[in-house]
Amino acid sequence: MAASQERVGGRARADDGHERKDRYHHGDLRESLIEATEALVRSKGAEHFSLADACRFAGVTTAAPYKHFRDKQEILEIVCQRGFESLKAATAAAVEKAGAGTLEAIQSMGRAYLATAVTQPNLFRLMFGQNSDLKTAGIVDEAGTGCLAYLVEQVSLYIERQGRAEDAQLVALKLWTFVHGAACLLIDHDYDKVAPGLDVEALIDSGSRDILGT
Amino acid sequence: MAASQERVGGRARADDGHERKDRYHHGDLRESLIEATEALVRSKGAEHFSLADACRFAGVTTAAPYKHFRDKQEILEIVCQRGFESLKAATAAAVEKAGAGTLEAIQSMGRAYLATAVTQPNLFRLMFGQNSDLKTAGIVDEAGTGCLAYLVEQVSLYIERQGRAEDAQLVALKLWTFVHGAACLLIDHDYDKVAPGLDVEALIDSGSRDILGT
DNA sequence: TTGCGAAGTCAGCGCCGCTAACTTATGTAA
DNA sequence: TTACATAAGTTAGCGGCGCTGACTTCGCAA
Repeated sequence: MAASQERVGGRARADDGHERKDRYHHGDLRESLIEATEALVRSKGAEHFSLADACRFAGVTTAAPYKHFRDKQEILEIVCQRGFESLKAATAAAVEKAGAGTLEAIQSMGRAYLATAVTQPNLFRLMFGQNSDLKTAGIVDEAGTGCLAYLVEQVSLYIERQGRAEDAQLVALKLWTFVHGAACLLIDHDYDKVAPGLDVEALIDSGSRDILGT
Repeated sequence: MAASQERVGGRARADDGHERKDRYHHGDLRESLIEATEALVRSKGAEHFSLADACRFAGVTTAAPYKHFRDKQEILEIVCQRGFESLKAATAAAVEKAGAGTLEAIQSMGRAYLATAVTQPNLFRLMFGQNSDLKTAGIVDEAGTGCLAYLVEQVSLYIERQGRAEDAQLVALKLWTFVHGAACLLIDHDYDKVAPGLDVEALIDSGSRDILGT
């Protein structure tokens, strides 16, 4: 075994992050491929992702993935699922910190939503839209529903506490719609076409106030 | 020449819409391929579109497109460009009918925007997001900018005529953001996860009123 | 120790994007 | 009218990809 290489979690891994091929069995190829897929999707976008690339990254032949996954689609589904879980975790953390039902919690959630879109636009595109086959998959639908329902619930909670006459869920959906639209137009650079240098944060704050009626 | 076939625009065309291969030269392969691409993208989505399919549809070999287009990407760019031009034409028609600067014009534009998304979701996804390479192309950027700038201008026009203190462009951008978000969440079936059976029209009307302050 | 099953490899199929070299048809100029 | 230049097709083929079936290696449990 070369000195430039270490064992991590039972598998051989070289310093550059690529897997080494000195043992016949990999150790945890399934997880390695998922991680490689996520990394490649984030950096190149799902439309430029090839399973063969992930295999090269993991140091196995292109036939190996099929011992762990049905097809290419299944790996993308798992990455998508984790994206929703991660988004839910991020928003839940924001809510916990600010206190459920507070305005600060709602604003933090919005920022977390936008941050996900901005820092990982390719993952965000995978989760929302793009490939409609993905969203019909069971695990993706479940994780997505869990995540989005949480968002809407939390916003509804705040609005109910304000004791407004309006339907709380409707307001929550409008807020989500607005923030989502801003996230899409921002990462797709559509604002640049019409209003270069636009302060999107300010736009969102203003729109949110309109919808919340504050 | 078989009786079941007619010549349209100088090219041989069979009754089923597929091109016939009885003459060496096609007539207008360039246009045929663009139309085939648009039809296939609309029906199957850009991620399932193959140039080879378009070739089969047009009745030529897979090498033929390269006499007319740089690569597969260029055809998609043209389809995308036409999508923006079509959207602009639809909104312009709506404005013309209702009268520029009126509330009715703004509402019609919103409906036209949404109708494009709902009736041609795959084309809408091609135009907004998905493949970031497309939008950097010159012709797409130009058509997109022209279309979106028109939208924002028209909304701004209405708001200015209302004589409101608020920045007209900001309000226009908020309105666009909201309608765009609704269009995305609707065609990607994300509303279904959280609020099945939601009346999206009502949601948009309500949100628009919030933003316009009416 | 052995043998079975999980997890790899290898070889290969069909589809795709794209190219080089060749062929056919068409419009133009002598 | 004919000769030719060239636009617009075809054929053959390369490399990459997703995926499969048959084979091999290895770890674990009896």
